Amino acid sequence: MAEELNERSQNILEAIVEDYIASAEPVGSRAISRRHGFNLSPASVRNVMSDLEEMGFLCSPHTSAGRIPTEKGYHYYIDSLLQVRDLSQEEESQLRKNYRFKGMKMEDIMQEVGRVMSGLSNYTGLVMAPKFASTVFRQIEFVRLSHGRLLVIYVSETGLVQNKVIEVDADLEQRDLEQISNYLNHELNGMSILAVREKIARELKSERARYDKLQKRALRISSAALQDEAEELLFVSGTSLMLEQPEFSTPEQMRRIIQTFESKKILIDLLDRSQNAQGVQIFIGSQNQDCQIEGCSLITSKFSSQKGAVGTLGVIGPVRMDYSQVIPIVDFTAQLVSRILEREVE
Amino acid sequence: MAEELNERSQNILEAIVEDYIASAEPVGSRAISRRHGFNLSPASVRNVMSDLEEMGFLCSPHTSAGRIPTEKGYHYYIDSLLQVRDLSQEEESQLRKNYRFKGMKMEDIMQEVGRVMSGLSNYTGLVMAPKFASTVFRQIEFVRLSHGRLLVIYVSETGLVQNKVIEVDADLEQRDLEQISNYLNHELNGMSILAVREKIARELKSERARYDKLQKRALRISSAALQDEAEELLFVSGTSLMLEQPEFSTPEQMRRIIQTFESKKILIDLLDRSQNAQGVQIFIGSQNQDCQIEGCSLITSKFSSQKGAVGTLGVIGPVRMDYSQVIPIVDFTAQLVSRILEREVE
DNA sequence: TTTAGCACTCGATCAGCCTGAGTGCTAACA
DNA sequence: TGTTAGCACTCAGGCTGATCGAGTGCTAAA
Repeated sequence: MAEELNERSQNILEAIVEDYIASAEPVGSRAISRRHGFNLSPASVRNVMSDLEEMGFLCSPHTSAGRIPTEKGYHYYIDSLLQVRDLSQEEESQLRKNYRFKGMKMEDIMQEVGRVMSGLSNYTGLVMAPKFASTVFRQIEFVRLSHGRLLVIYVSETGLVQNKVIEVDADLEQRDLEQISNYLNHELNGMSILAVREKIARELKSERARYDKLQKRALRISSAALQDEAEELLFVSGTSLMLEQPEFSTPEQMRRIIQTFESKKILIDLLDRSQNAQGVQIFIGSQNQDCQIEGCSLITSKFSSQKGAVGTLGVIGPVRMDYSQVIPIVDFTAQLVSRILEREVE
Repeated sequence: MAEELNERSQNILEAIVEDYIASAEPVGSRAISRRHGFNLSPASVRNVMSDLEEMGFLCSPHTSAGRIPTEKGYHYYIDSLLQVRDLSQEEESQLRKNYRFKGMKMEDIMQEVGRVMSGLSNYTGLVMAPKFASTVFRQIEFVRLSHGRLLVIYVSETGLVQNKVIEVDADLEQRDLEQISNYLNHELNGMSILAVREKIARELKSERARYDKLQKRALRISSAALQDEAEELLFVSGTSLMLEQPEFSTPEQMRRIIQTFESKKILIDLLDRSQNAQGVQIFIGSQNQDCQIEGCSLITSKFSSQKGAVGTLGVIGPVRMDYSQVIPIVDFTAQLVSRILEREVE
């Protein structure tokens, strides 16, 4: 990948990638010469293109068509040629204006963030909410639903709310439940869920649990309530925009895309992968091994609060995607959401 | 619509509708004569078909194709010819087996119900949860999120849980909030949301609110908390099954379908319409005025608890839908969900 | 009243042709 | 030595016409 290109080759590669992004049509030597000039005749451009094809940056779908970038070509373009402009003041404020988070709860915010990203980029927006297990305990409340059935309301430090129904053997009055929640809220406040789980397991075995009935009950219930469900919250916005892309215009491809988006599993796996790295990540085409999303590129960034809740958001579109437009959008949005998570705690 | 058909015509119409439902191809006289016999030659069948076309039950896409049912044809078929078999014991128990509702909260149940209906029918499942305003108050709890921001947890009599964030001017401690929720839970228990709203409005104007600080605060907050958001909860399952149908196999149609399903608005309107009638309702083709879902039929039924929460569920598919299969599924599922709502209160 | 027969219609399929866009190569040019 | 004009070549896409087959409508005979 350490190949060097001279300036002319770079210019032409850049022009081809950009033209192709704009038109989705193979780009010919003539068009380059005409539209971009470089003071080169089509024939000269052809020579350069031939070299670029030789080196694997371009390929042609058939003899008499123009050239299109290979994945290697996209990589080179993104790594070496693309300058990602920051959003201008104006753009930023316009982006900000799109959001109305006042009085929204976590889920709504995630949904809205996806919608706005999708709307601005004209591709499909993805937002994966922080996983339950990555959150920090703030508060737990119980509501008795019926004999032995409890509704658990868990609120994390960042304001993520999770409801869950659990079944308990004893029938508890609301007053018992209040006692229990008071106890838990006092004991567990500010701990990470992982630490909470450890603590519960430890204390359940301890001496004290034997005679302290309240504590024992509380531990039992909270153990059930805070069990991981591995439930992933993924919000997908603008699915239909994917179907507008000419590369997914055949019925089979449309079906494949919709099926993939519907099951969510594959998308979640993809987003999971980018939780480790910092900043904006770009997955181009076959880097996403999964053949289900062949021809797609993914631009993601994780967002997080100091306290540890970590989620991922991003945009998915065809490999022929307007990277220069999408990258700053994803970047900015991730920062914005992180800030929102912070402010929630205040 | 009060037209009478003799038995032979009925038989042939029925055969055509069923063959067309099975194959999605225009049905010819030859095929009818061969597959269904009736001891009639193709020529005789042709004569009958010609009459049926004259009367508007059939039409042919072009001269040398077979016939397909018109909407009028479907109506006649459903009203007069179709006998909806009840589910057999076995089928019912198999259907029941598909559901695992233990420990699921309302939203999950709705989602699951849609999934199972879709899976059994091979069409797209729709479930619209009971509207907030149609529920009966059981319990409200508050969680302080940050300065002036409260999380409201509302639980209806049927176990519908709704979270909402509200902003209040005063900064309230958790202890104040408990006082308030105790007060509200005591005062409002068992009332319909509509009645609750009236009561709040009335009492806010009353004498007592002037000097009872707690009450005033409670009323103010609950007023904000129980405001209608007109938020419709619609669950769509098996979108991609729609794309498998040959009638929606062109890119344009696929896009239209996906866009329609994505925005949800149109579907919600459709489901809303069937909330008034009892039992299973069938909307065929252009009965759904909306041209967005041209070529679709909808089979719905509302479900409800004694206490008043009302939702709607159904299946949407092409007009050429297997009505005899789908109708009992929708019927049974609606009853099942109604029973689940009842049991929730116990 | 039913049916066999026949002419007719029309979509679908396929081969053949043409066109235009684009390439690669070569030779001439600066 | 790098650039360019010219030319032969390739190939997808669009158009055309022939053929095929499924199905109809009509008529006349059973």
